[in-house]
Amino acid sequence: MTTAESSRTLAHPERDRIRLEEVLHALADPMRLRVVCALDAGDTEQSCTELQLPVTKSTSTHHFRVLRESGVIRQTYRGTAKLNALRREDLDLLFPGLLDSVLAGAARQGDGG
Amino acid sequence: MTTAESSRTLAHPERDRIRLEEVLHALADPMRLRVVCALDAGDTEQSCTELQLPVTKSTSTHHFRVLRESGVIRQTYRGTAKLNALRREDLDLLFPGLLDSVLAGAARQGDGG
DNA sequence: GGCGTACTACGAAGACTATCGTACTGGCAT
DNA sequence: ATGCCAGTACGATAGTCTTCGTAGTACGCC
Repeated sequence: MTTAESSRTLAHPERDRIRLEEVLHALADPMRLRVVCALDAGDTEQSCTELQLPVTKSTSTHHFRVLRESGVIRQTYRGTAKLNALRREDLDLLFPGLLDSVLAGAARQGDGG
Repeated sequence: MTTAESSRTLAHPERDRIRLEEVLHALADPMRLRVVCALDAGDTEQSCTELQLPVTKSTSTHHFRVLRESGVIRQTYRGTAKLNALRREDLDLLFPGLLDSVLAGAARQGDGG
């Protein structure tokens, strides 16, 4: 059966309010960079547990929150799960080439996961 | 008279040892982002005082050190002054497009100084 | 040599960060 | 209803970061 989207909503910054410094800070953490790479590599939205971070659940929650509040990812509830997606369109519009160069650099370094 | 380069040397990371996370972290600070923008805008190498940061000298030293140790800038002594230059060639080779997108994003936001 | 300038070193205060554990909530399935 | 699963909230802790002030070093100039 198709699980409907929950009524719970999460605060996301508008595109205009996404700040470069916050995006860079969000991407500067190895754990979060890993998440971003995984989200880019996967073809569909991925839940938090699906990403298999080597930290506890609460730490995981913290990192996803930082990514969401900085405008890097968009999170939506579906049932008990929370799906994560890169805000690629917004980021590409605001900072053309940034995400691609970061992803390429991470892959080059072997941060892909 | 032409002031010769000092014998004092400063530790810079080799190109291969420049880490993406450290570069992103270095660029994520507003003060350092401002320095990077100013270095990009100026046509010649600029000394620390020339950049007129709104912080004390010791804080300024700290930020320049972070930028140097992360591989973002190259510093050379000349007399009592220390000249700063972007390591554009190294960065462009390692992370193509990263510096340009960050500089463009900063200019867009008005972080130029 | 003596002075001024440019930057550094060191220590300290305050804020922030990453991480964890425990207790909790919301939703699905039985 | 009961239980389970995914994620949250809160508090604690240990580490890092930004900032400052003061004292010190290196260099050029008089």
